[in-house]
Amino acid sequence: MNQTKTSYHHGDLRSSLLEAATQLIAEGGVDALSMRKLADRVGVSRTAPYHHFKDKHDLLSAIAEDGFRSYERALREALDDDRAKEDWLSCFVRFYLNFAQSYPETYNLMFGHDVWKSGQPTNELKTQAHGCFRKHVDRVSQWQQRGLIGSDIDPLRFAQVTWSTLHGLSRLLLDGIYVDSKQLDDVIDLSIKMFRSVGIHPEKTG
Amino acid sequence: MNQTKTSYHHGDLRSSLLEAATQLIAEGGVDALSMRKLADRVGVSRTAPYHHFKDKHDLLSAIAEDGFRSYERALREALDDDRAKEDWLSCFVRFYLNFAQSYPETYNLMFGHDVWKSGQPTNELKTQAHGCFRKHVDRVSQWQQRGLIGSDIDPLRFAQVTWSTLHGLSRLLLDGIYVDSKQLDDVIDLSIKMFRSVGIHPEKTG
DNA sequence: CAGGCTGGCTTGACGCTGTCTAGATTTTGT
DNA sequence: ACAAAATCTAGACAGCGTCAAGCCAGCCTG
Repeated sequence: MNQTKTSYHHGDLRSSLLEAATQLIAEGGVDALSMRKLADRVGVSRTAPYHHFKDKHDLLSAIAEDGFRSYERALREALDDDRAKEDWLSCFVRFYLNFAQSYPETYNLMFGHDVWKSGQPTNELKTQAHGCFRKHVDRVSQWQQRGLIGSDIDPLRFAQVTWSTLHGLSRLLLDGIYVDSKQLDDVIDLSIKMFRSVGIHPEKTG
Repeated sequence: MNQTKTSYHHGDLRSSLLEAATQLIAEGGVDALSMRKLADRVGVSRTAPYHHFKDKHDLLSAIAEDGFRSYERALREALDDDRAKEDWLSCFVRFYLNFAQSYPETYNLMFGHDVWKSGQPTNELKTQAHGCFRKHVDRVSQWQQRGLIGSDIDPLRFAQVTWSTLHGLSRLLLDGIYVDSKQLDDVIDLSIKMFRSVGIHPEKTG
């Protein structure tokens, strides 16, 4: 409605929808996004979006995809920083939590039930999401090769555990359960300490 | 509808609603629960539930509350087991993940956005949830007093980090992201190793 | 240039949702 | 016995996702 509509055909509806939807979600969470409101904001009829996205789930998946893309891009930038060369793990942890807190609604969507549940997640979404994780595993491997983590640790497992901790912490933080943002620095410190300590002093197995 | 309705007043509607709602959620997730279907299943009019619960959010919160109660009860039982005396941490970790996987929909609700977001969580819910966490902190403290964890670790921080890891792992597992149930045992092992290693071999601080 | 095909968009409709309002009915307290 | 409170019902409203049918514009072929 706010666009001066010149032609019957919009011309670039798909990306306009993605943009407006992302904005709506950023404003009021995923619940604030309805297909009808979205269409209205873009200045198009109720069912027009269905010619570009199979259904709402498909739209949300596409937005989550973008989330993974910008996550990876921002992470790469953060790791280019000078500090990252010296203290990779700390930088990563802080980046991750900062990302989750800076774009809470995007984060909710990326790892949320809305997009992963029921039926199956989109193939494109799975690709993007697993790409991010695979890169994380690769970075753990590199880190390990530099001797910063014990060689007896499986990089994949380490990657899974660290991601679990960060994801869980992000969720508790965003939902306001058990951990407050005022305590975040301390919790981060202990997490990092924990990540470091494992594999460095291997206790006797069994 | 399936109840032989004898009187105009149901008599025990509130608990009937909770029971039926819990069942509906267990069957098909929280999305499968609608106030109307619920009322119908209990054999009562659409708006009857609103005399016992302020709104849907209130109902869901009450169910989540019950979830926390049965979590704590089951945990107490599990920790009464003989093995728990020797290997507290391992038992707790395994119990937690087993609980999340056995009652996925309940777990989703307990720690889900549906119940914690927007406005505020119910006071009763907050009480129950924080009670569970406080007991976890207490157990960490006891565990620490027995010398099983370094005295330089803050029990609260340790509790927060462990819960983060377990919560994150549960979420990734339930949503099918990054960690598969076939890998669970290995991931659990590394998590426990990590929990143990921190605070036992404190590295130089600063 | 004519004609039709194809992709983009719209209108109408359906069934579902949460919940407000007003009224009916039953139980309870005096 | 009567009033008040608790409980339940019926009706209505606005909003939702999405299906089916039709309208419109531009491209491709003849």
